[in-house]
Amino acid sequence: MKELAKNYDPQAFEDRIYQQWMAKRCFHAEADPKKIPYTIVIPPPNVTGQLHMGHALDETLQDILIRWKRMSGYSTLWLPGTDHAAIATEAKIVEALRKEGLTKDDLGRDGFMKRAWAWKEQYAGRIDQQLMKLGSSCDWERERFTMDEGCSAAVKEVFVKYYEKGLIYRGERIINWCPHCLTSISNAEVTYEEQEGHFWHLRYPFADGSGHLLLATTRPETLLGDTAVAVNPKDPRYKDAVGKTVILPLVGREIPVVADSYVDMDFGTGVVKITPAHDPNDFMVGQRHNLPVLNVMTDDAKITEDYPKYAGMDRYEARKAIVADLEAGGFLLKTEPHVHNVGTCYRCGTTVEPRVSLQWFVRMDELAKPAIEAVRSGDIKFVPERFDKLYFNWMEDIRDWCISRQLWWGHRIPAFYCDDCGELTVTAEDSAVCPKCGKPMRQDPDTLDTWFSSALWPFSTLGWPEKTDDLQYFYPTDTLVTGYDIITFWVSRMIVAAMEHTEQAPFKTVLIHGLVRDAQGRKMSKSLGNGIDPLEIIDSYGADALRFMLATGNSPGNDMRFTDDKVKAARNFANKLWNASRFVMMNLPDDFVFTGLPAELRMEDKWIVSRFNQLAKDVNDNLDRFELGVASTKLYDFIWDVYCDWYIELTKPRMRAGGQTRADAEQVLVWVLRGMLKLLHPFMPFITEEIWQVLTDGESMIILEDFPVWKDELDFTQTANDFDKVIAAIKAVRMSRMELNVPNSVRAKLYFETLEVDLFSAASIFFENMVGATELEFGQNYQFKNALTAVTDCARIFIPMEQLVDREKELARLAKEEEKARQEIAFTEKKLSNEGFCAKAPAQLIQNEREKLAKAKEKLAKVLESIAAWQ
RNA sequence: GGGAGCAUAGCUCAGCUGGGAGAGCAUCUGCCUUACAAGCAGAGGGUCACAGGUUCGAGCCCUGUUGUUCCCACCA
Repeated sequence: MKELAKNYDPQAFEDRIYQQWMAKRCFHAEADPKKIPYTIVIPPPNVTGQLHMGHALDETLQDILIRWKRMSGYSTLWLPGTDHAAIATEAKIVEALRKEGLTKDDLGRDGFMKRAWAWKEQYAGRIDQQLMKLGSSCDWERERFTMDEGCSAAVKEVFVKYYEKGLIYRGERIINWCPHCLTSISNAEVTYEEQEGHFWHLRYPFADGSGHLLLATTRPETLLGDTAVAVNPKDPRYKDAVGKTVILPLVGREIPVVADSYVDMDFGTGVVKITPAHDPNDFMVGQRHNLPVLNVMTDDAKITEDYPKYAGMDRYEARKAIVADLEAGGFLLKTEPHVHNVGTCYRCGTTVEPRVSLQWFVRMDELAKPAIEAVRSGDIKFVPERFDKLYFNWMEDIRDWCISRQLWWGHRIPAFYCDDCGELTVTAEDSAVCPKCGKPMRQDPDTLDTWFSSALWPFSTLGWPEKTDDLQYFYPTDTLVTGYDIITFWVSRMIVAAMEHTEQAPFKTVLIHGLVRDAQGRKMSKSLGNGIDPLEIIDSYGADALRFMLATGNSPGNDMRFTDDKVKAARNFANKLWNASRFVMMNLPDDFVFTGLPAELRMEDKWIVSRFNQLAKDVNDNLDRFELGVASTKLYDFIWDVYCDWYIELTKPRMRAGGQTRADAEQVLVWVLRGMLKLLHPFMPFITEEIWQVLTDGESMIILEDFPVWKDELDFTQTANDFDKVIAAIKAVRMSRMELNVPNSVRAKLYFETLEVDLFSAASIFFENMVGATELEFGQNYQFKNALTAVTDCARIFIPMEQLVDREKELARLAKEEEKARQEIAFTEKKLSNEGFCAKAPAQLIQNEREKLAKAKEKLAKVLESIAAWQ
């Protein structure tokens, strides 16, 4: 048999193991009619940058589920993500071009796209490498899609369908415009942050000279585009003003005073200037009153040529200039500081400029209804459940979705205009000819919001709208793993699209995880520079350690902090498993053949087998409920405490003894080890694969093994519980010796007072090897002076070692034990004497309490006897 | 303004449908016991934020309070 290397070194085998999986096409998904499909959808790694911790978490969680399902006999497939960072991608490409002294226009649209693809390719390789290092079981070869032809067809199909049903419209709306990215962005892409600003109190004189209106604004530069002043129709102060006109300061334009209920009478002076082109609320007021819309800014937020005095100034310069002019003209009454929320672009942080422009929208209210119903009816479940509230909040208050982006990198909108006759055609055909006049048409220059195509992911990647075999077999998918920050962006839109185009929910479960934060609890971000590269962690601790850390010690939906210590703990665990496996293997004879559990199991064998059986059941149950963290903790505890600290130690005397008992121990050691490796494989794929292959002499791969499940014939609960008494006794003896500082080298005879003579005599070998017993004797009413006493609830054990025992210490220790026992009795008696408890608690519980009380009383009696013996 | 989460050992967090509070790290005490010092055997350490309520019984359920984080909306 081969041997494991002396030291656990993940670098030594992780790459090799991954190559083996790839070579054997272990990740290859097949539509197999004999199997149940299990499909998982995960959010995309951002192809433009590097994999960050959030992606690592996505990958790890989904990969655990996939490996578990695959080993459990499912045909599994995952649908990897698209490049969802279209705006950022374009910005980076433009930046790269700028360094070469080029602009988008120099390359032209085709040249730009070509360039972008080349640029992306170089990063795609890196992402592959990163995912590979993580052990991701994605079948990249089969699943690599980003913006290829197949998905483009789906996008066009959907756009045209929506359009024909009247669900897509083109219209002038106020949208969020990012002057830096030079594109519109959707509501969801705007983040609000508090900024300190000012309130400028202005005076707008009436045109007829009968005084003036006072109002306040935070954005004086938009005054250029004012087309009205509004008051509340119920406001008595301004009853007479409505219908009059005021003169717009600096501009001199005469604008009307209108009455609109939008105005809050109690806020400020109750007068609002209306700038339909630069404020969403003003825009709505403007529509109600048929006010003209005057755009005063260019794409990059500079004042237009229409206002020569300020033309070319950016919005902040213009603000200064206009305030100065207002003051000079006597229109400025006062300035006061004011903190207000300002919308910023979530990609670049630039303050967005509300702006009127012609954009494409999806009408969401009707589309949202089936999507809401899909979650309400339980067809789709969020884990944890509470996130359905976030979903409902968003969906029930849904607004029309602005889907056009002024970018080149993306799916082009399949709308064509005829310059000749003005006809608009929406069609999936590429070179459309005007249906009216037969002239060639010009395609809309805009592209689609990246989430528009991402929304189709669960089925477009399977070949939809073609009725492919894959679609038939793998759709609808089972599980989506993603962070809660992406529910509104992506999850909701996937559900909407699926309900509309496939008439069924795209997945059954949405497993929501939290964000990975840094050690101080801050969000990892580029600007803070506190992001941690998963690859660096993998290089120092191994992918298994990182994966295990990400899966352990947190629960669905909750944020987690990333600390080195946690990874170290996971690495130590891997090391422990490595060494335990090494120990088992180095003790196996050269001609060892694994034959399975021996026919005759000793009690400690039954104990470990039974405990393992329970573990297999628990892990499956937990994974079924998406409690990955709980499952991994149980594996950790079993492997470390039960297998390594107890069972291996228990087998050492048998290994020394040789013969049949040794041969049996070898089989059980290996049987449990194999089972543990399989259970752990989804969490720590590399180390389990490496150990497995050495253990089986490279004859099989663990990734192809069956996942352990509960088996009735392995259930020895009774024997296992009995053996726990032995463990308790060993611990009690250890504790006594420990507290009195008896050196390990001092050995002594143990005298047992117990009803479980058979049990303990069968276990004598363990007392001899683990707590320095020379031999065991059983009897009643021992009268030792100066002996250590270890007491459990079913045995009193004397350890006579007069010369070593400190009477005071031992008495103090016994007093502590007495106190404990008395507390236990008091507590239990109180409970049992409670009439309500006895009347209403479940019978089993009452029975348990009675047994507990009896045991505690027994123990107290034994402790008291021991104390008496010292008097 | 609307909604949600969190508050448990010194630190980071588990604790499933209510039945005597757990882990890792840190601290302290012994151990190189031939797989592992990245280890072994032990110990100490908690009014489960606060105040009420429901219940025989509450870390868990209900109400309120405080602190904190986040999401959504946004008043010029």
